[in-house]
This record gives sequence, C-alpha cells and structure tokens, in this order.
Amino acid sequence: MARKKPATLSDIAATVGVAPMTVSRVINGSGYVSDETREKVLQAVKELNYRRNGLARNLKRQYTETVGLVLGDISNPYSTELARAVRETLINQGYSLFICISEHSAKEDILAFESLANHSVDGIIVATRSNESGDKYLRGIVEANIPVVVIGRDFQHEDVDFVSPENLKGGFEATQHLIDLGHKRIGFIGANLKSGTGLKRLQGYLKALEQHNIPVDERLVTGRNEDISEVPGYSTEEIGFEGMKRLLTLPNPPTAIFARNDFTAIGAISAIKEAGLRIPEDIAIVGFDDISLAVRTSPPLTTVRQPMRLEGQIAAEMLLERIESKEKISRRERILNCELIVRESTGLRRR
Amino acid sequence: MARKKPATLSDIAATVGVAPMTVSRVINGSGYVSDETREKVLQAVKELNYRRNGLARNLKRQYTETVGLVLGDISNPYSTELARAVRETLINQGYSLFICISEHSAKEDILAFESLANHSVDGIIVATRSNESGDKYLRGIVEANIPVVVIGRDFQHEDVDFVSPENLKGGFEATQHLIDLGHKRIGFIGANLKSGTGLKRLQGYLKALEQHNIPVDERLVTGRNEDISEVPGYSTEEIGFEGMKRLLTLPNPPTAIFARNDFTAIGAISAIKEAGLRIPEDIAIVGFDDISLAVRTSPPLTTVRQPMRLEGQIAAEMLLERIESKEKISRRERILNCELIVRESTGLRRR
DNA sequence: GTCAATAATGTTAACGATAACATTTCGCTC
DNA sequence: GAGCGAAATGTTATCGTTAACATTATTGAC
Repeated sequence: MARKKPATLSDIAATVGVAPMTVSRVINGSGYVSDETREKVLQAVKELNYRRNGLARNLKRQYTETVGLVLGDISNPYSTELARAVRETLINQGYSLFICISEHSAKEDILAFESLANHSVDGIIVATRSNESGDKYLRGIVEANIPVVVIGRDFQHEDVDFVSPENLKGGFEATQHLIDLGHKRIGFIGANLKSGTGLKRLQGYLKALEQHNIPVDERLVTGRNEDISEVPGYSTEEIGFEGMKRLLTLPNPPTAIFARNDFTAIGAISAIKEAGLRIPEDIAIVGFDDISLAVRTSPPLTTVRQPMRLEGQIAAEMLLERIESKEKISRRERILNCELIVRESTGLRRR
Repeated sequence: MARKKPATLSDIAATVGVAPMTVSRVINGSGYVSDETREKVLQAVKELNYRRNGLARNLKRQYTETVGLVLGDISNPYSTELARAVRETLINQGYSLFICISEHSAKEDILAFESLANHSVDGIIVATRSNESGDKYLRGIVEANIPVVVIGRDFQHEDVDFVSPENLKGGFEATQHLIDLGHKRIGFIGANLKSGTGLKRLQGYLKALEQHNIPVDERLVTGRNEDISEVPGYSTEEIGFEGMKRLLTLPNPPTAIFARNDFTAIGAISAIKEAGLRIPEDIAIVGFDDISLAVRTSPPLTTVRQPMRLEGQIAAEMLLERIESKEKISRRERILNCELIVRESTGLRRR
C-alpha cells in the first residue's frame, strides 16, 4: 500500500508554529501549556490524524508499560482463565498485555520470548510447559534483567518467581478419593510413565497408589508419547478419548480413571459411553482443573479445582512488583491450594 | 529491581574496538565482515549478554514484522482456532503475532487497538464483535494507514478486508434442518430479538421460519440482554443453560433448539438432561461452529461447521498482502462456506 | 606496477519522542 | 516599579539502531 508517512510531533509543531516539545506536553498532559496553544495543537492533531509513535517514545523512556504472557495450549480454558486474570490485574495498573502462543515446540517458545524481548516488554509471564532449549533461552532473558514469573512449570532461578497450583497434592487427593471409594484398578490418562516424569499430577497418582499398597500397573497409565525435552506435552479430549479406548481393550480394564485434566476427562467420558458403559457405575472418573464445562458433562464431573484466576492474578502482581521495585527481589514461590470437587462422575462407594 | 543497563551495540563496539556499524553487520549478517572480526564480536556479544533493542531497530527500520490480533471471547474454541491459524500463517512469513483480549466493553477494544498501534505493529486483525466507539477508534487506525482485516464482524471501510463464515446461510440451514425434521416450535438461544439485530445467525433462523410460514414466537428467542452498541455480546454454556431452563418453563416449550454456538448448545443440553428430557426424542438441538467437543457430547451434536482455521489463514494472508503491497488494495470480502454436520442430537424425522 | 573490483571497515545522519535544562513572559506583592 | 515566582515556551542532547554514503585495504588481471 502506498502508505503516506504518518504525522510526527514535529509536523504538528510546524503547522501550529510551536516547538515539538510544546506539542509533546499537550499530548502527554504534562507541564504548562496555555489553553490557546493547547486548542490549536489538539486541532492540528485531529486534522493530521496524529498518533504518537510508541517506538520512539518507549525508546526514549526506557520502558513500555507492557507485559508479555506466553501460553502453551491456548485452547485450554485453564490458559484462557489465566490470561483473563493476568490481563485484568495488569490493566488496573495501567499496563497492557500481549499474549504469545507457543504450542508445539521449544522453537516456538523461543520465538515467543524473542518477539516479546524485541518489543522491550517490561516483564514476561511464562505458562508453557518447560523444555530444554526454551528454558535455556529464557535464562538468557532473565540474565538480561527482564523480570520473569513462571506459572505451573519448572524453572529454577534466583530471580524468577514461581506460582503453581498444588498439582502433586491435587493428583494425590483425586486418586485417594477413588481409592476411598473402593477402586483398586485406577487408570491415569494424559501421560505415560516414561515421558511424564516431570508431571506432578502423575506423581500424585503414583504416590497415592503407593501409600495404599496398590501396585502400579503400567498398562493403566496412558497418554501420547512425546519427547518432553523438546515437545511440550498437553492433553486434549482427543487424547482422553483414545486413551480410554485403549484402556477398555485391556483384558482387565480399570474401574476408575484419573484424567490429567478436564478435557481429557471429557474425551474419556465420551469413550466410556460409546462402549455402552455407565458412569460412575461401571467406571468412575475424576478430572483436574474444574473448568466451567465440568458441571455440564453428564454426569457432572468430579474434579480437582485449581484457582486459575488467582494464579494469574498473583503472577501478575509479582511481576509488577519486580518491574517497579528498585531493589533486587529474591525468588518467591507461591503454591496454591487445590480443592477436590466431588460430583456425580465418581458416585458412591463401591460395594 | 536495580537493573543494570543492558549492553548496546556501541558497548560491544567499544570492547572489540570496532565501529558500531560493524557490530550491526555481524548481528544482522549483512554486508562484509572478516571472520576474525565476526568471531571477536560474537564473543563480546556472548560475554555482555547483548540483545538488540527492538525499539530502536524498529524505529529506524519503520516496520516491526509484527501483527496484532484482537480477540473478543478468548475462551471460545473458535477464537483459539482462529488464533492458531493466524499465527501459523504469519510465522511462516517471518512475522510474529501479539494477541490482545477485549472481552467486556468497547473501552477494552480501544485499549487493545491503542497498545497495538503504540507498538507499531505492521497490521491488525480484528475478531471482536463490533460496537460503536470501538469501531470509531478503529476507523482512526485505518485512516492512519495501518492495514486492518476484520473477521466475522461488521466493519465497512474501503481499505479494510473482510472475512466471515456464512453465518446467515448457516443459521438458515440449521433451522431448516429442524423444520425438515418436522419441528414447528423451534427455540433460539444466545441472543434476544431486540439486541440481536445484527446477529446473522439469528437472522438466518428468522428467515427460515418465515420461508416455511412458521410465525415467530418471541418467547422462544432468548439470550442475555446487552446493549450491543457498547457491550459486545458473546454466548457461553452458562447462557445456554439459563436460556434452556427459561424455555422449559414455558407453557408450551419448544421441541427443537438452535443454539447460537456449540458452547451455548452444550449448556442447553445440560439443562435438558437435568429436566429429565431426552435428546433428540423430546428436544432436538443444533449448535454452530463444530468445535472439537461437538463429537464428545452425548448425544453427539448436530452443528454448523465453520472453517475456523481457513478464516484465520485467509485473514492473515490478506493482511500480509496489504502490509507488503506497494499499491492501494480495495476492500475484499471473503464469505466462507459453512456445512451442516448432522449428528445424533437432532435424530430422525418426527412422526 | 597500474587499475579496478571486491572486501572490510568507518562516519554521519537520521528514526520520533522526551528529559533536562534554559529562556521569556506575565501577574502580583510590597 | 523592583523583584519574584509561576506560567509558557524553547533548546539541546539522547534513547539504540541502521541506511546511505564514505574510506581504506586487499586481491588479481594484464
């Protein structure tokens, strides 16, 4: 497009017949300007359709009042709730938020970090799953003194704050709930034993089994196989559906399922129904997250509620503190309570 | 945080003992640099943890290779699929994407436009629902020669491209499908007759009724009441649930429902089940969008599939053309086919 | 050994805004 | 009407980078 150059401060200044600085004062509402001059300047601003150049402004001011949020799985309501909460908190403080998606690979993580750093955001909140090369790049960013807060993912660094739900305890309680109901063959859908090492929810599941002396049957733990060091792993209703189907073909299928998240649970529910089995009579199921859909499944889903909004809010607050603090702040860790929400998908105690 | 100043090109230049321009050449891989110098520069870059300042760079270059996407309802899979497709298309062309959310009000629309313009993005894709003051601001942006493409929302401007699913036809076909099955009392959930004037899906519904000489019963059209000029309206499973409950209290409730989108449909399904009614025997239901969850509801949801990824891709391509074209491009409109996907939630023909 | 092309580097002047300092004008007090 | 502070405006330098235009080696052809 033959784009004509946008008007600059000096253009305005020239047409009005004042110094650029005076125009700047009008635009920013700072310093003294006579009403008469202000009027004339505003007039010219309108006529020339002037918009101030943020690049130049931010370059000079050395800050942008903008924060970046890097999300992994954007289609997960967890991410979206997080984003909402982060945004609300930031907006209230006059900051704006740019969201970047990194869904498939470490390479995309790096791209996201890069473009945010490139635009000189004042700080970054990272809510992707960790992976080697992405983390390495992130480390560089932190060492360049850009404030960073991570949510629900590993990242050890003295200058980086950490917010997370109690995934391990949540996974433990979900599994324990099933055990309490009398289940012995409990499946886990959403990761497998090999690649899911870092997954706290899976660890919680294993811990609960162990504590109740239920041997781990590795055929009951299923999920898509990924190289976690390079491909961050998420879990969808597809994975839940496929995983459940697989479990149902076992000679001795599980009587209960702990799904890594609610979407996975929804997929599993669909597979269970397709097989003509009843929930919870034939198979009980617990999810994780308590997304708003969880009350709308049939039967309504027992799940572990994580305080998504709170996580976002706290992360944003911590980041703002880092941005605005003159002093060095040491790493803070906030592990937030999760709560088991019992609905009908787990039903009553088994005879 | 006592942030020490990040290293600049000149810092590198000083330590290596060359001119800043030489360092710039190394960083950008442009022009001639001897291997020896390159080595030394790269060494210094590493040691000082140099990152180039994008603000300065972009200010000088007058473009940022960045595109902004403004989303309304971020929790809708429609938005997220869109975002994914947009992002993929852009990344392939070396652009990066910043997403802004504007969920509640025209004010937030404006904030989003403002921060994107502030960061001098090369172009903006807008996928919020339209509203007066937001549109007015957007008009200013367009007139400042920033390329803009809108998706699925009204915005008339000679310099703005428009991509949209065939909402009207989709709504028409969904309703017609129900009529073909023998339904006469068909409810619409997701908007009401007053505030939903601009909603093509509702118009399609009305048109189908009219064409089959079924009188419109305004009690059968329900949704949250919003002032559409200032508060963009979306529709969630909450709204579907509430709306369905309301319809069920009518003396003569509908035998079929057309829900404005799949989420609304899911909420409605939940309400129908809670009332002890069967789908599709007692009430048939059609959604819109064909989100991935639609096959996972029970029964699987009949819905109108809109090509979300294609919309995103086309919008991104159009925007890139605008950004890179030297010539003026006249408004282009792409209306994309929707497809009725019949699943079990509408069932067989009524006797 | 001359000349021209290529390679390697340097210099200058922006990009558009603003912080910091400088100057001028005005109103008011005593 | 001298003196002073507030009000109104202007000047200068700079943020960090790079495009555009020098300048200075270096190489090789003849």
